[in-house]
Amino acid sequence: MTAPPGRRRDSAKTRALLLQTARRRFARDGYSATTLRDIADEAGVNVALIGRYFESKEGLFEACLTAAVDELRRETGEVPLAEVHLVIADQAARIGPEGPPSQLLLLLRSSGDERADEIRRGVLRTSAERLAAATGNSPADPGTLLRAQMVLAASLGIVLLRSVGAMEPLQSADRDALAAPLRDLVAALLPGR
Amino acid sequence: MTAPPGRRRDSAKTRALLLQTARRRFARDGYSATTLRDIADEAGVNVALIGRYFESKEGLFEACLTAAVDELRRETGEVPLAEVHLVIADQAARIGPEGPPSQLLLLLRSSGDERADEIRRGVLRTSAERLAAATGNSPADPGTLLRAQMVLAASLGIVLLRSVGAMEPLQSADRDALAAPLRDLVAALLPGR
Amino acid sequence: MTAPPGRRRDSAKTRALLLQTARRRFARDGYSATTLRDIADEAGVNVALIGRYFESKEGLFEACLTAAVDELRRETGEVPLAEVHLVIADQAARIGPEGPPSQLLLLLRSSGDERADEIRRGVLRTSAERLAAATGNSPADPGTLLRAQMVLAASLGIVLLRSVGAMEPLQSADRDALAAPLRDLVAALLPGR
Amino acid sequence: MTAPPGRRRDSAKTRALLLQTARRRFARDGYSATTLRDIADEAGVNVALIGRYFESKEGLFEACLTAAVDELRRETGEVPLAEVHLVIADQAARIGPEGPPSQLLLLLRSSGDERADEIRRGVLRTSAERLAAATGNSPADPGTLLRAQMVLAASLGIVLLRSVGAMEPLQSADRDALAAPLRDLVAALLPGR
DNA sequence: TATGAATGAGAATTCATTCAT
DNA sequence: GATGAATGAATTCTCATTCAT
Repeated sequence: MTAPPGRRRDSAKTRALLLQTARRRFARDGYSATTLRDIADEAGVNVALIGRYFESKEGLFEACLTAAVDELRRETGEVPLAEVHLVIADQAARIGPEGPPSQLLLLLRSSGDERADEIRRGVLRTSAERLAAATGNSPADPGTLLRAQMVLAASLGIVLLRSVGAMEPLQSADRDALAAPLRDLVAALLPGR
Repeated sequence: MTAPPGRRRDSAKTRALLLQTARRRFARDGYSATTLRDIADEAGVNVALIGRYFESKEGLFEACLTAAVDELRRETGEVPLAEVHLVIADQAARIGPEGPPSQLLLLLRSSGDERADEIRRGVLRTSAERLAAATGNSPADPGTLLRAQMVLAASLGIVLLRSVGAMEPLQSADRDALAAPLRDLVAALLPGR
Repeated sequence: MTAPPGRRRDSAKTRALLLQTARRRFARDGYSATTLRDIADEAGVNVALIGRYFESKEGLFEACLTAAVDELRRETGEVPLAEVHLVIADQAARIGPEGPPSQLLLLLRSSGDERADEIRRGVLRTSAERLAAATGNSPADPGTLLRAQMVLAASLGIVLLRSVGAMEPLQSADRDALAAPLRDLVAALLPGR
Repeated sequence: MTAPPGRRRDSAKTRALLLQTARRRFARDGYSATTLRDIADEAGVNVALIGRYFESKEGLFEACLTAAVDELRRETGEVPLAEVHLVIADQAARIGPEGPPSQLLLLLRSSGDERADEIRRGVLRTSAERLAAATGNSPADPGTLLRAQMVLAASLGIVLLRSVGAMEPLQSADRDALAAPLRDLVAALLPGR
C-alpha cells in the first residue's frame, strides 16, 4: 500500500528477476561472455543489486545453477524408461530464441569456479545414474552406465545444436518431431531389461 | 650448424605453436574465458606475436577454426555409413586432459564474431548433410536430415561430456568401448536404405 | 550538512573537471601525445570515469572540441570590425602555462577522427566567413574571404607561438601590448568598406 | 657495379629516403601520431634501419628538424624587407597534399624531447630577430621584435591552415594570390625605417 | 531497498626497440 | 647493409566490485 505504483520495491521479486535473466544469459552466451551489466540492464535494475543479493558473479552463477538443478529434478523425477525420450524431447523443444532459460544448457557452461563445477558434474553424474537405474539393470554395470551417459550426451548435444542456430530441420522441430527419433535412440542404447 | 639451443627464431614454427596452443585453450575453455596472455605464456612466446601473426584475438580464433575444419575434412572425407561410428569413436577417444586439441569442441565455441560463427554453422550443416547422404536416402528428405543432425549432436555431446570431466566410465572409455554403443546409435537413427 | 571533505561524489562536477583538464592537455600537447591517464591523474580521478562519461578518447576529444566551439561562439558573437583586434588580443593574452584552456589551440589539434575534424573545419570556415562579413563587403568576394582567413591564420599563429614558449616579448605581452599591432594587422588586411 | 640492380644497397640513399619521408609525416601528422612503421613502410625499407641510422625515434625527429632548419636558412638567407612577403608566399604555396615536406610545419611539432624543442625555439627566435633586423630599426627594440614575431606567427598560421585543409580560397591560393595580402600585412606590421 | 559514483585489476592492442641471421 | 623475429612497456578500454547517499 505504501509502495509507489510504478517502481518495484520488492526484494524477492527483484532477486527472482535477476536470477531468471541471468539464467538465460549464462545459458545462451556462457559465463565469461556475459557481463553483470548486461544482466542488470536486461532485468531493468541496478548492477549493484547483484552484489547485494548474490555476493558476486560466481555467486550469481551458482544460484543459477542451483535453480536449474532444482527445476530439473522436479521435472524429471521418476521417469520410466519408456518415457525418457519424451522428457528429452520436451527439454529440447523449449530451446528457442526467446524461450525461457534452459536448465540443460547451463549444465554445460563452466565458470571456472570449482564449487559450481562440482555441482555441474554431480548433476550430470546422478542424471546418468538414474537413467541407468531406470533400465532395471544392475546400477553398477559399467556398460549400462556408459550407454546412459551417451543418452545424456546426445540430449545435451541436441539442445546445444538447437541453441547454436541455423541447423534446419533440427532447429525448429517441435516436440513430436523430436520424439520419434529420440525413441529409437533411447531404445537402441538402453534396451531395458 | 643446427638450431640455436636457447631461443627459437622460426616464424613458421612459432606461428604453428601459437595456433596449436590456442586451439586447445579455445576448445577447452571457450573464447572469452581464454586470454591471449594465457595462450602466449603456454606457448612460451611474447603476447605481441599473436598480433603479428593473427592480427587480433578474433583473427586467431578464426585461424583455429579454419585449421580445425580443414583437419576435420581431411579425416572424415568419404565415410561409408557402416563406419561412421568408428570415426565418431575415434574423435571422441582423443579427448583428454593433455591430448591434442579437439577439432569438434571448437565447433561449439562461439567468439561472437559473425564470420567465425558462419564458418562454424556451415561446417555443422554440411557435416550433417554428408551424413544424411551416406544413408543413400534422398538428401533432401527432412526426416533423414533431422536424424543425421541428431547423430552429429550426439557425437558432439559425447565429446563435450568427456571434456567436462568426472564422468566415468565415459570419461576414460577407449575407442573400442565407445564404438559398440555408437554403432547401435547410428544404426537406430540412420537405418540406411 | 555540506559536501564531504575528503572525496568528491558529484558526477556533474567530475565530468566538468575531466573536460577542463582534457581541454588543456589536448590543446597543449595534441591528441596523441596526451594519454587518458595523464588527464585522469591531473584531474585526480580514476581513468575509467573517462569511459563512463565520454565513451572513449575520441569521445572525450569531441566533447572538448564542442565545448571550445560553444565558448568561442558565445565570446565572439557579433564583433564589429573595429573591435576584432581586441577580441584576438583577448584570446591570445589568456594563453599561458597555467591559465584556462585555450579554445583556439584546440582548433588546430587533430585526433584523426573524421567527425571531430569536420567540426574543426566547420568552425574555422564560419569564423573566417563571419570575419569577412564584418567588413561590409560582399560575403562571396574571394579576395575578402582570403584576407579574412589570413587574419584568422595570424591569430592562430600568435596563439600557437605563445604556447610554444620562449618567444619574448610575444610570450608575455599583455592584452594591450598585443592589441596595437593587431589593430594594424586587421586594418591592413581588412580595410572595411 | 656489384650492387644488385633492383635492390638498393646504398646506405646514404636509404638514409636520405627515410629522412625525407619522416619529414613529411612528422610535419603532416605530428610526432606522436606518426609511427616508425608508417615511415619505414612508406619509404619501402625495413623499420630496424631507422634505429641503425638515427638511433631512435627522437633521433630521427631531431635529424628532420635539423635538416629543415638548414634548408630554411639556405632559402631565406638575407631577405630585404621589401621581399619578405614573397618568401612567405613561397613557403606557404608549397604546402599541399602531395608536395615536398614543409620545413615550417615541422617547427610547430613537438616531440617532447627537450633538445629538439630547444632547436625549434632557437630557430623561431632567430628568425624573428633577423626579420626585426631587416627593418633597420634597433634590433633590441621590443616593439619591433614583437611585430616581427607576429609576422612570423602569421606566416606559420597560414601554413598551418593550408595543411588543415578545407579552407578555400586559402587552401589552393597560389604564390601570387598569397603575395598581395602578405605584402600589406608585412608593411602594416613592419613599416621599415 | 535502491541508485549512481568511483575504483582497481586485467584485457587486448600498439609500438619503439633489440636481437639474430 | 639489410631483414624479419621477438620483446617489453605503455595505452585504451572493459568489468566486477565497492562506496556513499
